[in-house]
Parts: sequence; C-alpha cells; structure tokens
Amino acid sequence: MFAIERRNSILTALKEEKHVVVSELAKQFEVSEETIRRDLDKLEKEGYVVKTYGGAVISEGAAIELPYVVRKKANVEAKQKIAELAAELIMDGDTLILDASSTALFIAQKIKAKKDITLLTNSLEVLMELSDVTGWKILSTGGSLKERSCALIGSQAEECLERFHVDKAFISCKGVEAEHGFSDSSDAHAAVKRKMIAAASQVFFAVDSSKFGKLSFASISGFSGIDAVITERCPSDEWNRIFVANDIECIYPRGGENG
Amino acid sequence: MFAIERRNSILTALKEEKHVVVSELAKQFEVSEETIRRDLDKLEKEGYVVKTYGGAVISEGAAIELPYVVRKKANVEAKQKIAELAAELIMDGDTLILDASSTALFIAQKIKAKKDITLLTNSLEVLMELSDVTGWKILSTGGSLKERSCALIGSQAEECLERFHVDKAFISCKGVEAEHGFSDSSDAHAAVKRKMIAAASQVFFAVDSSKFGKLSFASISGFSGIDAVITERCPSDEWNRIFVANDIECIYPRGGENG
DNA sequence: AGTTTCTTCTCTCAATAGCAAACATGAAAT
DNA sequence: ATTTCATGTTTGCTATTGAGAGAAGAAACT
Repeated sequence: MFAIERRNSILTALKEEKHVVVSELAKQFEVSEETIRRDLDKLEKEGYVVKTYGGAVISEGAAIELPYVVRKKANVEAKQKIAELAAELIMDGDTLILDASSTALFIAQKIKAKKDITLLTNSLEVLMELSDVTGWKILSTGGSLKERSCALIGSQAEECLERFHVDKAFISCKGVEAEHGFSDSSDAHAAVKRKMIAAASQVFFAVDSSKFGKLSFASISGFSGIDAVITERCPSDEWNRIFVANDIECIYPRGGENG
Repeated sequence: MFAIERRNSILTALKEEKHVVVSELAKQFEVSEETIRRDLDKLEKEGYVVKTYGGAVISEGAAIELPYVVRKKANVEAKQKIAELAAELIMDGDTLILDASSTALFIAQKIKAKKDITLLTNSLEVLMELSDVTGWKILSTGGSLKERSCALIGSQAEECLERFHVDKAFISCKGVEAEHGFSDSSDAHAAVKRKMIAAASQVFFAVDSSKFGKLSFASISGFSGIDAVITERCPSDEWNRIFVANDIECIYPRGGENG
C-alpha cells in the first residue's frame, strides 16, 4: 500500500468514524505511529483533518464531501436520525428515488454500503456523494438548476420522472398539516415531488418534528397515497391520531438503542 | 512489445488493481524501472494516472478516491490556458454546451462573471461549480452517472441533447489524429459528444498538445462540422496544414483569435 | 493543590528505497 | 547521413520510514 493510499484510507475512515486514533491506525496499516502522525500532519496542512491529542477529527468545512456547497446546519441531528431510519428501510437490490433535500443527502451517505441499488435523484449533492460507489445504477433526472441550490427542477425533471418507476421514494417537505397534507415553499419543487410520488410504489416522507403543523406555500400532496412519515421522535398523540386516521405509518426511533 | 502496448497494459492493470508498483512492472515487462517511470510520466501527463512514491494509482475518478491529490495535476497549465481562450470566445447572452471534462470545469470557473448565459452540461462538477451564479439558465442533461466519475451519460443524456440547440459547444477528447479525427476512450462519452456536436451551431474542441496524433478507442467525429480547435500552444506546421486542409481554425495563445 | 505515572508528541538521525537528470546506445524513420 | 525515439545506465538527490530521547499532555493518586 502506498502512502497516498494510506492517507486516503484515513480520510475515508474519518468520514465515517468522525475521529481516528493514531495507535489504532498504526496497527491497522502495520506502520509505525510516527508514520501515521506524519500522515495526519500532511492531511492537516491540506485542511482535511484537525489533529488532536492521540488522533485526529474531521475538519469541519473540510472540502471532502461537499467542496462547493455551504453545509446546512439546520436540524442536523434530527435529519441524521431520520436518515438512519430511512437507511434501515432500504434493502440490497432496491430501486429508489431521493429528492433534493439535505435529508436525502444524509440518506445517501448512509446507504453507500448497500449492494445493487438503482437510484434516481434530482439532487446534485446526492449524485456527487454517490459518484464513488460501484455496482449501482445511478440516474439523474436532468432539468434546470435552481439558483443557489443543488436541485434540478422544471419540466425536464418532471418528464423524466414520468418515465421511471421505483420501489421506494424518500421525499422531504417544508411543512405537514392536518388539513392540507404536505407542502413546500417552491411550486417547482412541489411539482417534481408530485411526480416522484407517482413514480414510486412506496412513498416515505421525511419530516422532522419542527415541520409538524406547518403549512407552506405550495401543496405537494394530501395524505392519500403516502405510505409512511419518518421523523426523529415520537410525535404527539394528536399527530398519531392524524396518521392513523389517514392510514399512514409513522416511523421514529424506538427506545433501547443509544441515539 | 511496443511501448504503447506496454502502456496500455499498465492502464489495464491499473483499472483492475487500483495501483501498480514500478518494480513489479519492470520485472513483468522485462524493462528497466526507468522505462516504467517514463511510461507513468507519460500516462500522468495524459491524465490517466497519478504517480506516487513507488508506483502509481488510477486517476479516473481520482478526485473522489483521492480527494487531496491534485487530480487536475495532469496538464493543468495547458488546460487553464485553453480555458482562458475559450472564455474569451464566450459572450454575454450566449447559449452553451460544456462537456464533462476537466477543461470544461476550468471554463466554467472562468466565465462566472458573464451575464445571461444559458448553459447545458452533462458534468456534475460544472453544475456544482455554477450552482452559486445567478441570472443564468443552467440545465443538466440528466442520464446515468458513470462510475467513478462526475459525468452523466447514456440514452437519457443523448435524448436530452437532441431537444436543445445552442450557439457554442466546448468539447474535449482524448486524442485527435489526422486520419480519424477526434476520439475518446469511452464509447458512451463519445456518443454523448456526437450529440453535443449536432446540437451546437459552433463546435470548439479543446485539445491540449499532448493529444495531437493520438487515436483513442472510440471515434467521436471527423474534422467536418468542427469549427475550431483550441490548444495551449502553436501546433507544428504539419498540424497547421491538417487544420487548414480541413477548414478548422486553430486557436492558441497570442493572436490566434482571428486566425 | 502537588506529584507521579503513563501516554503521546516532537525532533533528530540514519537507513533504505525510489527518483530525476544526464548521457549513451541502437533501431527506426526521414 | 541525420534525426528521432525508446531504452538502459550511472550518479547524486529526495522521500519515506522507523528508532530513540526528551518534552508535553493527560490521568490517577496522595
């Protein structure tokens, strides 16, 4: 193994583990700790990691995953939990749609180890994230690039979605409300998401709890035809009743595990 | 065994093994290590591999596998010069096609200040690079994401290109050769580029001088229908004759614009 | 707190392996 | 005959690595 490959492996490990330990890396790669320290020095100089006593952590804002894009910090924890739940629902061999949301990006990160996935998305970020997986079939809808975002929208994206059919779609939204269902702030996004719903056998809405009871500008869909809502914690009794009444499963972390 | 066969063998090995070792290759091909190093030099200049201490690793998709490697190390200077020349050819209000090459990415970087551009591309990197400009109309072709790259290819990309027409297309290739014209290493890429040529009023081929005289696997196009070649320095008399004979303008630094 | 103890870090040194540049050779092309 | 190209060889130079000593940090104890 070349030094360059070792450093690359360290970076990959850091992406997943968030922190690495010098002594463990030394054992793993069968080199001296000194060598590992020098690797970390180099990576630190290049801005990818921050060294700490005993190891290193991934550099916030490191250009690894999203070199060009500002990371969105809003509700990261909730979105991570939702993404974990979504990842559990995805099986080897599935065909999927992911929309252009930060939750979708988290889902993409968490399912990279799965096999034989076919995936269709209108998110540039998801595509970039998955550009290094092998053995998948990854499709982009195409379409217009929405200003200051990484989403492809418009008639071309919509037409593309009419031509495919998938097992499961994971979609997020800006608000969900008892009377009007799921809504989004942009009509163009809502239109694309309607096509995604139509193209999938099972539709999962990823909605963190801050969006419950919110009604946004553009309606995406009522409750009919939606299979499940994924959220980061058990919703109120009121919302549970609404979900039951509309025959929607509500998926949230069950107690017992940490996180 | 000819040198070119040996280099092809090295490339094939690299695609499977991910990394090659100078000393092993020297034994395998029964040549000196120096010869292997020169082979790797050449392959690196052409952008296929990234040399490292003791050997080399594949460069295709190296941006992802080896994020911190200067993947655009290969002929950056030439590509930057070519991109500058291309940027001078692009006017406010133009409609453009950019392909999925590193030169295209450089061009995108250099034209961000222009106004009212309409741009169609099959490159995720170009889209990401331009995701923060405002007032443009940016379109993605859609299509299949080629493994370990940031290019969208396949029938969907090709069909999309049939539905649009632009003023200028900037396309790169792996080789240009007197008899067979422009060629690329992948058939899927070549097919997309053919559609790009058909979709543009003016077609510019960005070809750094290391690619002159090279013939790659998949033919893209002959000289007919190509308006200009952009390269980083004045080509040989022989190549100038070829360009004149085929009615192709050759654009290079210092007074090439008006040929 | 202060001290001890253990770990980890930094720095220097030396050994090895790999590298680049210059030059030489021989074959093929012009 | 000359040029060009691929190749090999030689010769210093550099990169990578590990070892060891002392400094610095963390943790555990009185």
